[in-house]
Amino acid sequence: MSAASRVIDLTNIKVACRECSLARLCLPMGLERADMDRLDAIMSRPRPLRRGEHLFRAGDNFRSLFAVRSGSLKVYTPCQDGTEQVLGFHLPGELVGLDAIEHERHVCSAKGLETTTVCTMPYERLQDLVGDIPSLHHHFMKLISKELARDEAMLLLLGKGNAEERLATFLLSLSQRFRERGFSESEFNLSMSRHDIGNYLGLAVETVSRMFSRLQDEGVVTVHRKNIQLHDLGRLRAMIHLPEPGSPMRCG
Amino acid sequence: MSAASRVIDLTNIKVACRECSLARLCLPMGLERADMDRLDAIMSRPRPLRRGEHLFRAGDNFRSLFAVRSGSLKVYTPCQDGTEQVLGFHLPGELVGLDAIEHERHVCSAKGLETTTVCTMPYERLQDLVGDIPSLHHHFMKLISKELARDEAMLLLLGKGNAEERLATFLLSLSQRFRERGFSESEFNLSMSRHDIGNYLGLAVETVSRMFSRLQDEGVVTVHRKNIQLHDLGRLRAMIHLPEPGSPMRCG
DNA sequence: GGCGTTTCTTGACCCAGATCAATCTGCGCG
DNA sequence: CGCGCAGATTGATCTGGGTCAAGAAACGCC
Repeated sequence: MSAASRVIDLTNIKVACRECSLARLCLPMGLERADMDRLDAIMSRPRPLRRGEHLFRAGDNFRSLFAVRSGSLKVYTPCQDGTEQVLGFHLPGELVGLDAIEHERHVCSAKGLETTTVCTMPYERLQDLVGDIPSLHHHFMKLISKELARDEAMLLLLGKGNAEERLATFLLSLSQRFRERGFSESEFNLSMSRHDIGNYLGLAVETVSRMFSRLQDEGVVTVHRKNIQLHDLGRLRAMIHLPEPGSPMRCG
Repeated sequence: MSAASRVIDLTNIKVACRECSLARLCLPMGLERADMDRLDAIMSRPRPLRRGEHLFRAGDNFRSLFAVRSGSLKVYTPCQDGTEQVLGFHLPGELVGLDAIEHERHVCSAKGLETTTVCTMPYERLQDLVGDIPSLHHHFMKLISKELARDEAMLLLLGKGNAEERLATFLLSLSQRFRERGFSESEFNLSMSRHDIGNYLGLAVETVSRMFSRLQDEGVVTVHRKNIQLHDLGRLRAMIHLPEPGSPMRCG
């Protein structure tokens, strides 16, 4: 019950940015009160997405960026043969849709992994605001840059990491992101299926399962279905032989 | 001799953006003459990088973004054990350094694969300009978004593609980028080593070599060291079973 | 609360591509 | 012009993780 339900509790926060517990991670980070209200004014907060419901699909016109407010999203590229490639999972406070700016059309799809709420920011109006508020501009650039660095760390992981390193890195990334959001770094619930995890990490479902079992046999984690307990973050980190303990997925 | 030397010829272009043959691909794309001159005014154009020389290294302070003017760059993450993970190759007109904005520090290294010239744009001053010139802002966002989409396409390739698909996609990406720059799409020189290609594509050098040989046996390409001739782009495209013929690396 | 469906786990086997090893090629340089 | 060497190719062998197949555990959902 832990993480998933605790995350869902965030649905009950006041909607305004300045009341939002995520403001320090999200786009309004570091804004003056007045500027935060201006940002707030262009945002809309549509009804929650149900599990499996799409926020947008590849090919949709691009109108808005989204920030996850509660719950979690899966972003993926649908392939013609009905399969998909999972590109990432997004937790509260994270921005989604940046890759659509180029073609003014979404190049991937995003769906809720559980009941999920988002803040919708019309891109045109956001751009006006960004042009007007230097600190917003600066912070917006940082968030995009972070996204780039995250993808690059992922390229490193897929290019060099073996199955164990991939799963360990994945768990540590979630752990850190939950911690940043005020949740336990050592126990949480996975909102995504084993299939999604494997897809994301370039592994077969069976391999994900086997790696979970192995980590459990070694006493590093306890896994029961969606529930994960990390007993030894240090040992988990030691499994990874890739650079940079720094950013989210930046290994180490 | 073809692509490499022809690319180097670009060194002789007039330095100002408005005289630059790459302007239509690069940051000044679509700017009014006057705005282009303003952008021009903040740029500096340092002496050419020699082959193997670094533009920046992971850990360096972030001051400027760079646009490749001629030649080519390899961007990579250095690993503690002396190995590296190649994250991309950059051709003239492409922006480098965007992933450093977040931490105000470069997270990867960039070195010249051949004699290479760049335009240097101090980030602070660029930000001022971007805030002032909406069309520059818009275009800058598009370039960043494109970079994100490129990384995502790469995640797809590494997550789902086999060795043949990876190499075919790589060749087609280069082909398209050379074409966009006014060079032959069917014959060019690779400025990077087999080792770099393998590293980038998550393959062993030997596998890259074998795939080149196989493609050659099948009559799809002729490979002689750095020189590549693509005899049948259609057949090369048909080898790829991943989504989206759209953007650079977006397969298909 | 039983039943069908989906998700996960585990075992057995196999293969694409890694690794190891040997040779070849072309280039830089004295 | 020949020597040395890094990079590239090719062959032989090995293996991590994919694939296939069979249960087991949860989760709706009547």
